Amino acid sequence: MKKKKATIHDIARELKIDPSTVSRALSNSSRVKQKTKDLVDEMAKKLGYQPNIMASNLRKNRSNTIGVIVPRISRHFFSSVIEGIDEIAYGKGYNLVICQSKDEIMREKDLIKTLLANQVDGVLISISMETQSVEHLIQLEEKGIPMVLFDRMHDDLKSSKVVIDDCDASFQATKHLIKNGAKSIAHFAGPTDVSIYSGRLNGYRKALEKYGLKFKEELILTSRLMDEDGISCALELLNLPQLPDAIFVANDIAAIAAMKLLKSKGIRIPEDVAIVGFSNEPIASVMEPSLTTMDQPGFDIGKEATRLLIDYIENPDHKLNNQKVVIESTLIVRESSVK
Amino acid sequence: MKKKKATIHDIARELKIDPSTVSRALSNSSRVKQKTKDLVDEMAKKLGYQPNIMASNLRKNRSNTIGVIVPRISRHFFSSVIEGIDEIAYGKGYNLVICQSKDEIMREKDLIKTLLANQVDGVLISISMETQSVEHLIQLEEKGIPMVLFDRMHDDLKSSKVVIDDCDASFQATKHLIKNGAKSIAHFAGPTDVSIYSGRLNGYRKALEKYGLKFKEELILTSRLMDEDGISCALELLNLPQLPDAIFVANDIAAIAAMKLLKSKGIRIPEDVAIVGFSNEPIASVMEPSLTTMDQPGFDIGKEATRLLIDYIENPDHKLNNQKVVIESTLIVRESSVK
DNA sequence: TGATAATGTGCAATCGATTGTATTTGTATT
DNA sequence: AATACAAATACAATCGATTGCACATTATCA
Repeated sequence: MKKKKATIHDIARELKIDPSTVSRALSNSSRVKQKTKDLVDEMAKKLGYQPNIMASNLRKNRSNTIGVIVPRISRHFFSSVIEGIDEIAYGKGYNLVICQSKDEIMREKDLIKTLLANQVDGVLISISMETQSVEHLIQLEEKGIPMVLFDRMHDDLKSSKVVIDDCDASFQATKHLIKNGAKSIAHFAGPTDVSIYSGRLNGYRKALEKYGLKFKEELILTSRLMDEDGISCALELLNLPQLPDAIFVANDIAAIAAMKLLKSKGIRIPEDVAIVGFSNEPIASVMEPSLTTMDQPGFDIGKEATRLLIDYIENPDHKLNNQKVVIESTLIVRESSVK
Repeated sequence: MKKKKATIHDIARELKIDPSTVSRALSNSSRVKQKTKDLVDEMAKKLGYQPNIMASNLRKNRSNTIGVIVPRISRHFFSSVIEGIDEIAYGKGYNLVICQSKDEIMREKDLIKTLLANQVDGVLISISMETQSVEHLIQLEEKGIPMVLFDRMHDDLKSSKVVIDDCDASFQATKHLIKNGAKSIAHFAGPTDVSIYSGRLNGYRKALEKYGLKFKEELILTSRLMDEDGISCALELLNLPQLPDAIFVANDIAAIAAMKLLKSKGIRIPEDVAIVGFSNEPIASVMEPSLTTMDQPGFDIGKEATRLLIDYIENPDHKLNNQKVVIESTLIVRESSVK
């Protein structure tokens, strides 16, 4: 039933002119006279012509497509980043190929290959938690493919980066707990080989120092910060001789899981234990008590990263491929931390 | 700095053989002898060869790409659908081009055009709330482009559909409220020209009838079910001479907004007003009280829709392009509805 | 050894659009 | 009316991979 689509050759044949003229007419070249353009436009409409972008891209040796790799699409933070990306990319006429690494390094490598084969014009990526060696990304850089990293990154990579200042944000969060009377603050940390988590650990540490609290190794619990990790870390805390009076958790997911567990054990929040999370997931505001957390403005991060990338794609000579943009992030004070 | 990528011609030249042989070798054709294949593979690796999929696709007249259109990527339901889509598509070697209509009909039309120009092999779409005429989609069908609709749909379209049984689900939800003692149940409805919302209204109605409650026009409040709509609908309820003792809301977003407002006015949930939502957004479980809601298994819907689509893409002769798959959805009973 | 059948490679056209160069058509100038 | 010059269009190669068909090489058997 499928009629083959019309091509510029069909238009050309109908009008008894050359395909090249049709091509120029459609792209509104000054080398074609208005009358011909009108005829071509009319015939194009009549035949239901749709340009074949693949052919055009092949010839022009570009794809007009941006590859996006995130750990998980359904994580709220990442889906807001994607919305930000879409906002800019759509406006500039780029298509998006979106993939998820599921935090698996093998998959990430595979995706890079696919994106390469698809000739994407550039890549936006938040690297997976498992990623330690970034060989595959360095190769991308060496092939001269524009790339911008956001959120999670790696120092071996020279590409532009869009981040929030994790260290400073954590400093603020910890300071907030201290100002609200915390004397003994635990920290649920993420894998410390992931830049954002080492940054967060650092900020926590700095705040302790600055305000004269002792850093205690046993109050640092490291995990992958999933639901179940929040629970098990909270359980570990309960086993300590002395329960700390505050926790700074490196993401909301684990913070919420921990909060639920502690509540179920009869521990009051924030009275017994104050809690601050990180990311401002939508659930944070509806919890009871609502969760104090660092806002991580995904939408803005996505927009900024895309701006940088497209700028670099369109001006490859620019020396812009080596920027680090820090997006402001703010502490959202809610009930879980204020006694 | 960018070295031009290697092509099969480069490999051919190095080995002094014909590009066509290289092509066959790489695709492991039986017409090429093993020794040649080995040489080609080796040289391909040496030159860092990556196939140019655009060229291949142009020749083969397919794109190996599926276009996905959802209203909003960051809505949890849709991002889980996308995960389901990805799950299947990635396994079968398809790429995804994901776009959001933002519930705007103009944008939806525009996206369809772009997808067409990109020669997608098929389209997965949940149509926008604004969409009343589906001309643009009928055109797609007429061009013979495989399409599968999910969640939101339209009767004028003949393509396969993957849905939950909104009517039955709402019937269950309403029945649940009645069984828990509700005598007067309000319904926050979505735009009734959107199939899912008319279905939900219907199920609500049927349950009332079946269990002998009167259907009252003034208890039906129609809106777009955003945050602010939940609030304004709840306010409207408060203006009624008699507050209903239960509300069935056609989505969780509005349900939660309404719940917050009612709580702030001192109304107890579920004692004074029982509430049931729809969608099982992640926040529903962490609310206090937690929200009873219909689960809408996005992940499964995405998987099923993609299976159908790919099946149809790969066997266009099949008469499978006219199916309606109903995915089971279950009521998740939580605190907001049980007195 | 010569004829016949497999098996392995090369040639050339093709997918649809773009673009540098050549050619035709049209207009202006003297 | 002839020449010059500009405007409009045609020709042909190209992007990189695929594929039907022809050709060449090797193997097989009488």
